[in-house]
Amino acid sequence: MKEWKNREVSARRAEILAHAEKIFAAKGFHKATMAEIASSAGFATGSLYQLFDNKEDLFATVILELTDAALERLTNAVGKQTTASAQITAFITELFSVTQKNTNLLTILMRGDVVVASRVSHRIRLDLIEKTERQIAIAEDILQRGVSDGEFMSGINCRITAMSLLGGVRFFAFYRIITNEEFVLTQEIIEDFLQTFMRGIR
Amino acid sequence: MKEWKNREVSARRAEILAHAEKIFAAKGFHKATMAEIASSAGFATGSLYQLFDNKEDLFATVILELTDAALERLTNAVGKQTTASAQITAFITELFSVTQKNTNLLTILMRGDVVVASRVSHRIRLDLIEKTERQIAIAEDILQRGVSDGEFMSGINCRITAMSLLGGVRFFAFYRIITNEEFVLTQEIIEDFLQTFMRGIR
Amino acid sequence: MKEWKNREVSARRAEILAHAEKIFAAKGFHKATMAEIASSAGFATGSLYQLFDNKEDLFATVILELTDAALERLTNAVGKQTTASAQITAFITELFSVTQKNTNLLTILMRGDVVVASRVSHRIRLDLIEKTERQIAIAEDILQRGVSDGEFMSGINCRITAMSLLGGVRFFAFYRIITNEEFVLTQEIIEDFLQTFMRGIR
Amino acid sequence: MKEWKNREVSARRAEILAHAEKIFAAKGFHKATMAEIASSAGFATGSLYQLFDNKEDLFATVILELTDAALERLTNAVGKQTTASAQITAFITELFSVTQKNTNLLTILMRGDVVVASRVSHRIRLDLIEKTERQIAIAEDILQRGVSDGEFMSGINCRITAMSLLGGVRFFAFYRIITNEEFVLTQEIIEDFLQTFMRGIR
DNA sequence: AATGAATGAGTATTCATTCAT
DNA sequence: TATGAATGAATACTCATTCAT
Repeated sequence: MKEWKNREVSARRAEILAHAEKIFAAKGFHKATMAEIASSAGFATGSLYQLFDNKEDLFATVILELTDAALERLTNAVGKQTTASAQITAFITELFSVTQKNTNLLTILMRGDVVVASRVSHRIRLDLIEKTERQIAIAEDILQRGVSDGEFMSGINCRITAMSLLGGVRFFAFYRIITNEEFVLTQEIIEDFLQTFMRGIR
Repeated sequence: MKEWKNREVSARRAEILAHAEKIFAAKGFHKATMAEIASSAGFATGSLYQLFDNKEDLFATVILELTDAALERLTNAVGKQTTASAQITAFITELFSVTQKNTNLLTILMRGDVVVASRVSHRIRLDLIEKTERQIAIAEDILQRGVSDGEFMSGINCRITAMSLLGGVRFFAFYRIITNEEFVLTQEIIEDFLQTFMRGIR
Repeated sequence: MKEWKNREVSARRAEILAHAEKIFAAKGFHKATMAEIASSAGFATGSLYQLFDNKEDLFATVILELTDAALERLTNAVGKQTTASAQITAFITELFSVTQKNTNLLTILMRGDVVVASRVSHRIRLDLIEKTERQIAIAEDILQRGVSDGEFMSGINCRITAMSLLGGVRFFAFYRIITNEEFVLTQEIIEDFLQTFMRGIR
Repeated sequence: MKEWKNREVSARRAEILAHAEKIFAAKGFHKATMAEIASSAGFATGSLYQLFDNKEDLFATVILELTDAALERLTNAVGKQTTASAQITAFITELFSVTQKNTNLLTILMRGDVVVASRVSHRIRLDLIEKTERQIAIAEDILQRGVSDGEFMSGINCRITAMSLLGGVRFFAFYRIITNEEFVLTQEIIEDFLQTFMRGIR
């Protein structure tokens, strides 16, 4: 019985988070109302407060769970490869894939209301920094190993390169969002992107 | 007299925009109040409405003027060079410089409230797209010319490379902001960044 | 079995009332929540509604039972004495004692939310009037008998004197509550109080 | 011009306080709404917040101003007399008068919401204690002087007697409120009250 | 009988905008 | 033109009460 109830709660939670994600993405933190999120998820306003402390907590939870999932997917994708080349390719490919599929998250993050403080958004900000650091670290580690193994040029600044890679991929996601998803990411683009990083332009 | 009045108005306008920039950057669009901006600039609340239609208009104007100035600086920097290599170096160097000096603008943009619609923010968005497109175009043109001149590798996808470059630089700015400007951009980092793009990693 | 059930119900009721008393005294009617009272008493929220119609009913019951007990103690104390002097002394002494021991009740009453109407609080109010009248009546009766017996000065207005006495004692209780119980009622104070009433000040 | 504006603000303030007093007395702190007070005073809701920080501040101000006025009247009444007897009579007479005319204040105080803390109500509470202390002090001083002058019996506990007096008078006010003002305070009652204190009952 | 999750009505407060002076 | 007082719409959050289990 308890198990059933827990499943219920868990489903309720997921339901609310899914609807909150859509509405926060569509309207931003401020214009999204608790009443709208609740009714969209099929609950009364008060019910949201049984699972989340307040609006900011709900907002933070949406972001945290999505960034967690993204980071996990990246880690898994990289883990399936062995050589540094294959890993960096897998990393970038998966990063492109993740950003493509997480339009809501990206929109939420780009809308902001996240960067600056206040009790809860401070938590979001720290999480974003941490998740970003971990993404950088994944790429940096691969590059470092690639250099050790002789796969990559010695002398490259692994951290700077890792950050450049991340920034590049994120920019395509940003560009896609601001152009209302008119920009479509093809396999070809990903390959060209990889090639640029691999061979350089000169 | 008219001239004098215009100069007066113009000074008032600039004054207000400067204070609005700081406050929007510090608090974000929603938490910044018209009353605070007005008093900070030494005016009465109502006076803001003589120069700007409403809060969103003021916000949009702040962004537009800053992005205009940034674009102009980029164009100038590139114009002073002749070879594609020198131009792309100048472009990236200046882009780093601009993002370093425009912490307010970056913070405003990252806070968001910009990405999505409503009468005025639509205008902001269109401007952002246009300015981004023009930045891409500048880099793309340089690259294209570099390929034609034989300075750059033939076969590279100039547009994708231009976007990657832009994304890379912007990421360093993003990273600097979220880490509360603890991350400092050195000349060395810029050089490593350039090197990565020039030589590739392999 | 019925008897057992009744005992059960009765115990439950007393338990809830005791916890409600504490919480109402500590937080006042409005800030005390049914959930808090329930959990404090070890029940589920819904269970309170099996014994009390609603929050106001619970509140009223707390007050009524406490004022009943106080009145009973007063009556008993007076009944043990025979002369008017001894009775009025016993009355005042017991009244001081009752107010000392019923800090919760006094706090509840002083916090108010009691004086004015609405279905249930009307009931509380009527009860307060009645209990006050009966306290006045007890003192008045003693005084009257004292006058008849020649123990007390003829010509005194027994009702007014009774009310003055009650007011005096209640003020000490009020004073003790508002000063956070820093004011301590000693035997000496009680004696001085009695003396003032007995001999007058002139 | 400034003077005129100030007069305006002052009038506005007084207007709001007068209406707030009535409504707080009629409904209590919690059931009185800011919207009701504002519209009753002929203003928009937001206007209340230009003169008062919040609802509690408005509430506290109502109480403070009324208790201030009451204390001033008491001081004045006593100041007009010279002998201790005349002063104590004036004090009690004025105290009865003040409580008669301040039904709203008394109702507000009796409803409570005042006794216990929270940022602002703490301020109210401290004020109530102070005002009570000062009322006690006025009576105590008179009694003390009366004893020194030989007008009053030596050996009386002046402070306890002062408190008894205050409690007595306040009780009549309390009684009047709870009986819906059916109880009318006549000159005769006041005289009987005074007599009891002067001569004692024995 | 007991539970406690779900409900949704009710309200203080903020702040962009207006307009009389 | 400049002012800043007045406006009033808009919304998060609480908690008494209900009722399916």
